[in-house]
Amino acid sequence: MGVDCRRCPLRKRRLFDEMTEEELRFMLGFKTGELSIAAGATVLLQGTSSPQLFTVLSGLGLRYHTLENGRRQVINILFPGDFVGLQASVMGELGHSVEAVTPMVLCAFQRNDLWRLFRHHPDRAYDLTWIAAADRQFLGETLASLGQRSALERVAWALLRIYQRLEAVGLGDKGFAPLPLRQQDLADALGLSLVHTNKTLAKIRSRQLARWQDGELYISDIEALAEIALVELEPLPVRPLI
Amino acid sequence: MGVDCRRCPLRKRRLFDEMTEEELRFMLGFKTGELSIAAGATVLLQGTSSPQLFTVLSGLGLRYHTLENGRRQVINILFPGDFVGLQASVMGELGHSVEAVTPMVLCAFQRNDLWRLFRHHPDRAYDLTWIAAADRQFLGETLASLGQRSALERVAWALLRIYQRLEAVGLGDKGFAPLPLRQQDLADALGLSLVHTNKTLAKIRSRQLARWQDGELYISDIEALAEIALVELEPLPVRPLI
DNA sequence: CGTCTCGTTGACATAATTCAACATTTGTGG
DNA sequence: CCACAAATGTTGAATTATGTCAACGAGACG
Repeated sequence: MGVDCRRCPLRKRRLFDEMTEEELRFMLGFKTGELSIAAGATVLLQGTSSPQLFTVLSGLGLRYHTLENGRRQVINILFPGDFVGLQASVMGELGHSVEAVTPMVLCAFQRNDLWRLFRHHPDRAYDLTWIAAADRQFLGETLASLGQRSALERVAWALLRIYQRLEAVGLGDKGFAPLPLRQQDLADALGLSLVHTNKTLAKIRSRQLARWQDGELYISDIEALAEIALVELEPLPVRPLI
Repeated sequence: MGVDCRRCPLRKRRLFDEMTEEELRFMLGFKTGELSIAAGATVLLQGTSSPQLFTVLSGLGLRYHTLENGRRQVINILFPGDFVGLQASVMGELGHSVEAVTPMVLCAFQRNDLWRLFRHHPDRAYDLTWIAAADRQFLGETLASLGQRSALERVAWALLRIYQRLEAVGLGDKGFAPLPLRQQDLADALGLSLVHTNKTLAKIRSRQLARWQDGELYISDIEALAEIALVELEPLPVRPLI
């Protein structure tokens, strides 16, 4: 049934906490399957409930909220190590959809086992809460981007954060990282029109700060980018992996 | 030391789950104090850590994120029943500040006891996670507001959600609810300028949908408001209270 | 009475959207 | 193998939503 947790390639990444032997044993039992899904396919659908929880093992996804008039807001990009579906499990109904942008592999867990986790593995439950809190923190920053940053600042911010995250899971190095999204996806994440996103990317390219072409992102001047983005340049906090 | 959990006025509100006797007993021990704070005072400061967790007992607050250039984004309004400070406790550093808009009373808990909660009260830990997930869900919707809704849609959405929440905790009735914020606060929450927020409020007022004057909000046509806001009009989900 | 803070309104500036056209690539069916 | 359609990225021009500046009124308060 796919990757054994003991051999999980993610665990070694510096983004993640070490796992104790005991935790590892528990995860082995907690993981009940693996979901491989094609690019473009929907993993979870807004308004539905799901009996499954997932951790992204590989590939990129999008979490987005759809309005009644059809417009969509990308809430965040899902990277390897991200945990998905807690809302549906805990609250019953999902407030967003999740879609694969590249082929994805996700570790699957049973919603019913979640209670077992809370009951018998308080440390893992705590980690789950940690993740939820971290997520919320990031959403707060994203909110500040949409509400207070100009288009240039927003795009700079997004490229920076995306690179940081890719790099932290071992997908990026020396400023290079694969980023197989469409400009439309980024536009929907930043609340900008496609055209304006494109022009803003062109501006960042012409200033030699970063470029993003043919699915590859290259950051050439990360300090300047961080300055435009109005963020401190510091390593991402280490987080638990579930 | 202030209100006894057994007599907590919030518990009876329809927004919240029932509590078992056993949960109640635990909460009595979990609550270690009460914080009364003046309007305008800061409860938690971005970038710091805090040994305390809080549940808002009464009053209104703002949670906001400050950018390096001083602009601020209000992340959400804190209503009675909201839980504050999980991030600081769980992650170490806080990504936002919390400020009282009116005089507030908050029930205080010890960060150290949080672990005890996870260890011995998995049901309460689960509730905590429920709250974090619900919060995230709401932030996703807020993100969609800032990213995809026009100024008119945003203001309509905000007034609607604010009223719903006030009403659900017993502060609003028949379309009326107290809302002692400044227009600037709403503007900062919606990512709009003060002037434009004001003009948009005037438009909503002239269309007889809602008005907000002298700290009182009155919704006169909630269906029309919901239509503009692009949301389904449905009751807020019942949530656990901590 | 003067000085704040807050809400209100008009005039003007500008950032971002919309519309439109075109280039490139990719896949597809004839 | 070619012709063609469907995505995606790119660019210019016109339009519009929103922001900025400025002034004023009303109330709170020392």
